Amino acid sequence: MSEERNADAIDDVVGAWRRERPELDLTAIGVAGRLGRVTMLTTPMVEAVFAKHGLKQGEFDVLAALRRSGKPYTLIPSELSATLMMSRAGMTSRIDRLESAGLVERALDPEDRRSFRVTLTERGFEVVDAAMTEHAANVATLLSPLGGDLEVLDGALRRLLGSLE
Amino acid sequence: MSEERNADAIDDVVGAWRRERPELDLTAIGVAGRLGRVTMLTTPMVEAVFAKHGLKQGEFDVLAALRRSGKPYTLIPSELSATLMMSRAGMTSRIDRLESAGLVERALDPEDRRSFRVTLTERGFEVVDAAMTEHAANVATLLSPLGGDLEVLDGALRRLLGSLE
DNA sequence: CGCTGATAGTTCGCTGTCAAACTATCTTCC
DNA sequence: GGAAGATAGTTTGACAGCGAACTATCAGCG
Repeated sequence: MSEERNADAIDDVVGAWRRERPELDLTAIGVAGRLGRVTMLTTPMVEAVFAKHGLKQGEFDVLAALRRSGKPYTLIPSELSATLMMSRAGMTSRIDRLESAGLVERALDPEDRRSFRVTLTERGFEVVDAAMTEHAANVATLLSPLGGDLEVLDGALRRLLGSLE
Repeated sequence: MSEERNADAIDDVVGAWRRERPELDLTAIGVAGRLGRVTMLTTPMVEAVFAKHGLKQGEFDVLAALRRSGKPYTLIPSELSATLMMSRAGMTSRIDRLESAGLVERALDPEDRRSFRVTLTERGFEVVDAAMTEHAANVATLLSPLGGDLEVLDGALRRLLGSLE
């Protein structure tokens, strides 16, 4: 009776592979599949919260990086593209969009004329703070079914991350 | 001395938020951040294996779905787009690419003239089997630092997935 | 039968991202 | 101090994916 173990979509995939390729070790494939599927299923729910504040995930990421960097909420584009792990070309267009939305400002960098200082506007500050408040609550709700497993999951991911970076 | 707990990139992010927004509960944010970061870091390593076989991730996904469906390795496009959770428009172009690469074939569906039967060619079969063999080994290596935590991680993800789907 | 609505697939227009090429500026080192 | 290479940002061209609109076909119900 206890120890219910309901089959999920990944069990089907792994089961099919086991039938077709019984010689393969599929343990890790199953874990990776669940990891990817969790990401795929949660992504639209997370994005829905950002959308309520007029933001896309990528735009929130930029505002959030500026916000948590603390006063004066300023970073240069290449710092942003490095911390968000994306190309500088992509960052150019993200900043363009955020600037025309009035959420960040570009100012000349007095110490390096190749560069700019990207700063949150007052409205950008308010938007990202409101979005972050709701985002944190939303993610907590999404992960709440884990209960005490939350720390277990975090510990395992931490170890995995340590081996990757 | 034991219980080393090295700070990772997510600790920096969460720490910065804690400094700026101490009233927020960031536990879940940290877990979600690690989850996303693991995905982001492993993606290029996984794709590198597919690239060795001339495939992109999305193309492998299609071939793999056909392969594990068993003989005669045939599915229709809307089954494929449903199981891979993507739009039918995107599936059209994926199949186009795979067809001109000679890895799948489109055939008329005798029972439904709106549809097609997408089937692995012999070469598609060989390519996806070789890619899958290497992919499984690669993922096992990527996750090997987890050791016994692999089952722990899988259990937590399984519970989370159960609450999402 | 023959509408009506649902379904299968494609095409079209748009968006976000990347890599590569380019300009401008800085840094290093002779 | 000046050439050579590194770095910051943008522009350009390409590409994969999406949603919406469209065509063709099926299914169900009168």
